[in-house]
Amino acid sequence: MDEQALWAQPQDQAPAPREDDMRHVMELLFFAYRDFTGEADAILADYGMGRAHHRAIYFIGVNEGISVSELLAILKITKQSLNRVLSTLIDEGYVVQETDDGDRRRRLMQLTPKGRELEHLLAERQTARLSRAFHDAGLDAVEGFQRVLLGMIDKEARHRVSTGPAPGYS
Amino acid sequence: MDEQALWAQPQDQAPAPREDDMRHVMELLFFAYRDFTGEADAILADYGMGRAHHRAIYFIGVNEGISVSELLAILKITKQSLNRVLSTLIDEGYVVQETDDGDRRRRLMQLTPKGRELEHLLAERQTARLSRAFHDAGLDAVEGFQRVLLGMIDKEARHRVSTGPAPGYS
DNA sequence: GCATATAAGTCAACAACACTGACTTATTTT
DNA sequence: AAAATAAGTCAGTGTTGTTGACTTATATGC
Repeated sequence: MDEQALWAQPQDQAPAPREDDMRHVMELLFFAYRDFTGEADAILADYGMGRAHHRAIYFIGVNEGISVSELLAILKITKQSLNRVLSTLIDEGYVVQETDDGDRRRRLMQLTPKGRELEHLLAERQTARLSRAFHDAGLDAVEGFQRVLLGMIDKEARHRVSTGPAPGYS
Repeated sequence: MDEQALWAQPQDQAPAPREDDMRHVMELLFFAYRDFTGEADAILADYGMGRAHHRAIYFIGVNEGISVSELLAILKITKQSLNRVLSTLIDEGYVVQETDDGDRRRRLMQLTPKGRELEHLLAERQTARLSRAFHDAGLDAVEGFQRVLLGMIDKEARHRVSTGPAPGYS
């Protein structure tokens, strides 16, 4: 981690992030995130769904058997907002709920094959975009990319990120 | 740029990005972007504004004298959506319009001192979050972060990013 | 100069997605 | 038996996006 040392070194022309650099990064973030989500949004529109449906599908897919309140905690939205989305996903057969045997108040959720199919379709496009960006930027850049993203997340929320930072890359 | 060579090298256990790694990155993106915007959103709520107002203020601030249609091209939203936001910004004295002398159809926009003040307040918080993340991740990570973000942006839209990738860092 | 194109603004209607607050129904815990 | 929790529901609201049509002013091409 000698990058930290470099950063902290109070030397001549120290690389303290200047205001304009920060603005530049904010723009990159805005455009990158918009284009990243835009592709999936376009597909979802064909299904009469939106980004909220995607998020629900995604997090149910990564956390098989997740309960409603756990999903609420991840998404940080209200019960009402989630319910609207969840109802249509269940009605149209993308998600199934099953009463938890241990605690019969809880409804554990899973993707149906149909749901998994849609999740894959969406992930495919976004993965393609990421792969391209990773390839162009280089392996080192990808590691840095993930480190910065993690640092941007509220400390209390970092544990919510599923797997660790790709230990299998080497 | 030998990272590219590394990435492309078809060696044993080639670091081709696996599906789970990609999902991990998508989660990082989701949480990072949400927390990044959340801070500004909270401030904006006190002013009775939303993220759309912030974006308008931001891009008018970075592009002094921008015209309405140029702003529309950057934001990629409809005239109607922008106008709602723009009207309140003008009515409440955050933005001023001035007829272009060269082409009197165009309205060139600027932030008022009040607008610049709000822009700074918002940028301050987000800059603080980024600085923290940059510090924790290290200088090299920051460079990679920016390279990946740029690669994620639609090719046709990359020229819209204001300044180049921080040439003054060294 | 007149037709056409462009820049900006406006109206009406609509949809997605978030919010609040209150309230019900099961079920579990104390 | 009382209190807490998990889930679901209802009614109302606000922001931000959409479409399509239309007006006004100005510029440009022929």
